[in-house]
Amino acid sequence: MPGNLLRPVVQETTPSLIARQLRRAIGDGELAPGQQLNEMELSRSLGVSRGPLREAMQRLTQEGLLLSVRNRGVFVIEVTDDDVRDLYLARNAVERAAAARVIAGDPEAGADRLLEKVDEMSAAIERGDTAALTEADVAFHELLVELSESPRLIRMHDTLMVETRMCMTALETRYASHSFRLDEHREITETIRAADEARVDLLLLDHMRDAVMRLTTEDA
Amino acid sequence: MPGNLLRPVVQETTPSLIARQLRRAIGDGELAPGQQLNEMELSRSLGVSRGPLREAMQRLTQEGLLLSVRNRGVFVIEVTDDDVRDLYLARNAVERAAAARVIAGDPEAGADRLLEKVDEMSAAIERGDTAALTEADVAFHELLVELSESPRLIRMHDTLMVETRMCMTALETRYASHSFRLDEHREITETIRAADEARVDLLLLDHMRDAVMRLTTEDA
DNA sequence: AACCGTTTGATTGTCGACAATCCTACCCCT
DNA sequence: AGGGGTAGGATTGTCGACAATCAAACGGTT
Repeated sequence: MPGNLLRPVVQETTPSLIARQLRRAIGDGELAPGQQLNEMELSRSLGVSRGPLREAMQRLTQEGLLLSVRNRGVFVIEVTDDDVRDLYLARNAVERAAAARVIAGDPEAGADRLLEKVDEMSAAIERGDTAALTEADVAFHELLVELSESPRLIRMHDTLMVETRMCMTALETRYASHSFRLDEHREITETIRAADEARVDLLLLDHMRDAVMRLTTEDA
Repeated sequence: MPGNLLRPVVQETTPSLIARQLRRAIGDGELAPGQQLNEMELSRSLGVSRGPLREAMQRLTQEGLLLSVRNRGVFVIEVTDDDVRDLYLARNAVERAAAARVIAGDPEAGADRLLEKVDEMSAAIERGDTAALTEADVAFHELLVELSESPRLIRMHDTLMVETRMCMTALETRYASHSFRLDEHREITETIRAADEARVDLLLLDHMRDAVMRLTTEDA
């Protein structure tokens, strides 16, 4: 037997692939909030039948990304200010728990990897590449949760991040000026390295509060 | 206009209804862990075609309750000890955040309503009705998260609770002796009333740790 | 007897078509 | 002109059938 390095063949199902495509399209704003998803049209452009497409859409409906209205179709959700606040409340719950896990595990190794993402952000800022900056920002938080090695936290967080990305894309102009957030990310990373859980909680809360302020018109 | 009490007519989609049925069946153990879901057979007994059923199953797959293997079918997940630990880790993340929201809102009113559930548990114990006790236990935690009024926390928690219920059902014998948990619930409630967030965090963590100990064979 | 290749049965994956429903635009009536 | 009703078009909801794939049983060979 040639080593156990070869992973089991996990043939992904078609609805899974379609769902991922749709998630990306929603996150990138190709499918605008409120827009209806025409099944026939979408299925043609994806090269599949309506069956698998509908199954994929059901997944996104379950995630809360699509809104299904009987006999009318499915629509991309529109995020209100309340939604943004709730979104970041949920993200905070997940990321806080993830950070605690990292601290309980190997905070040094975790901090090193997080620092890579911070460097990416820094490089993006120097290039003036706001798209790359947003990507690195998202990547930082995704990595933080991945480091927790908790399947459920990761799954919940993935869902929330698609919504986050959607908001960032929709309000890119207002969100562009977040160069100073670099310091926040770096401080979070170093506080994780120092295994100071209580302080990480505070920093994450502030971090999220800032984002909400930037993404909402009125503040509550 | 005869008052705005009449809620908008929200006709639920068929896959939604089927998904709920399946969730209940999984939570109650009617569909055993590891069991394959035969599409033709299930669709017949549900009185629908395979299409809507497949759409419903995709939802549960997204929730992590079903495991889909291409060209082989979908199976009810089997929860390992690691899964139980991860499940309660995720639940703790959500319920902790929910408790914080309740404290930030109206802790008095919240505690009153939670106390009702504690009383239900107490009554169930006196009757020796373990099934009702489990139900009240679950209802307590569901109410706690509902009181947060956070759609996303509620949605994530619902998913986690189906898994929890599944575990409780599968290991009912081992889980039956949780009469002493009554005090834990009551203490959590009163600490919420006192708005002592830090202490609620600790109590919830202990509460979850106890449950994990009871639901797993080996401890890590 | 053990092993490999083949066949068979069953199940899933996909598709196209029909029925039900809804929105829009038009027409008629007041 | 405004309002209500109706016909038309389009989209979704549902179903049945065919193709693709897999697991297990069978048979042949060494």
